[in-house]
Amino acid sequence: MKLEQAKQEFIDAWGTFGSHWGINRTMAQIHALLLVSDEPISTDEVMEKLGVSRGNANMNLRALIDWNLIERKLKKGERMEYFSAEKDIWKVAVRIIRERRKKEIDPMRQTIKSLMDIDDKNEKKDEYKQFINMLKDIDEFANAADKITDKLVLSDKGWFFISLMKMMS
Amino acid sequence: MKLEQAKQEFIDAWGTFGSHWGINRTMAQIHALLLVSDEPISTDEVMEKLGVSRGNANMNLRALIDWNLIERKLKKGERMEYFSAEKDIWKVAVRIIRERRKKEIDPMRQTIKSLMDIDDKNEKKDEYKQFINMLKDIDEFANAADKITDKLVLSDKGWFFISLMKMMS
DNA sequence: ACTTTCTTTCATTATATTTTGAAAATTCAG
DNA sequence: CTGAATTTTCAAAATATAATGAAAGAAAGT
Repeated sequence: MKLEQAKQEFIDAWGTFGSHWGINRTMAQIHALLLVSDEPISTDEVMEKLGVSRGNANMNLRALIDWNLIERKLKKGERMEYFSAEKDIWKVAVRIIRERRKKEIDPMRQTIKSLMDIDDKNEKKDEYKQFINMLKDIDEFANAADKITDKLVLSDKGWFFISLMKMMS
Repeated sequence: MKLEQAKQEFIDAWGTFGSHWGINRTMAQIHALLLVSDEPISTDEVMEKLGVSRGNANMNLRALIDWNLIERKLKKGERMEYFSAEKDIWKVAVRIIRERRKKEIDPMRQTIKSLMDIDDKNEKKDEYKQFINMLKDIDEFANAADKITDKLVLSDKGWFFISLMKMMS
């Protein structure tokens, strides 16, 4: 396989994975394109290389900036905006995990918490206990997931792998 | 809040979370309904309580069985099938994580691996090296994720939490 | 202030996913 | 084997999500 071909396949594959991660196909493809590009890239180049519309390119570039996965780069003497991706995969992963936690774990914990406020003296004890215990277990698990991602988000790569080793031993 | 109301909200909330986890709304709602039900439930009851069609109920019950989150229960003397959910939240989480790994991590690792087979002597060394290094980093991270979920899947709850504490210390 | 260049917005269109429901298949009893 | 009960399938309809592109908005030079 040739390098350029491999890069193209990487872009396609990253797009497909993205959709399994709550990231839409185009957003993930733009991200991949920037990951494999040495030089910063303009909106027009994104449109051309991926065959998407200006609106689509713009919206997803903006979303990638919100996720802190890419940043604007200005070239002196030019008005057009260019974009480049964070290349450190550890940082990339951490940032994706952080965004996913926002969407997946945080709202769940909040809802579970509010549901535990049951004030119903007439209910049968067993049914009540069982339900509350389930909510507690869910919260306990979510809490553990939170702690792990916190550790991940706050630590640097080397540190995390050491911790992982410790855990595995 | 009354218990029944809380259960209903739990079902709705679980449905919403599900969609952030690659589980469709109805599948997650059926799962939640079974989680909060003491007695096994039939397809007809699912249809009635959630207001969904027979086809939908059937397909998602089947999917939940595939995920090993619910199981068929036969009542003696009856032909109709009933279903009940695994109630241990630890097991539930482990099974969901296992399925998600199948969809999210495994295919990625396979693709990344195949892309590393670049055979192109004419390419500039730097560009080539940079791309291969990125693929390696992705694979390294995916490998760590794999190891963690393996540990999770194979361990029991108490064990995992002890390991977690060790890691956090 | 005018013009050009580039960016952003958003109503419309297109695509992808989920749901429906009736028909087909299966299962079991007599 | 026949018929009733139940489950499964799947083409068509409904819904949800993403993409388009033209128009509006901003920014910068003249």
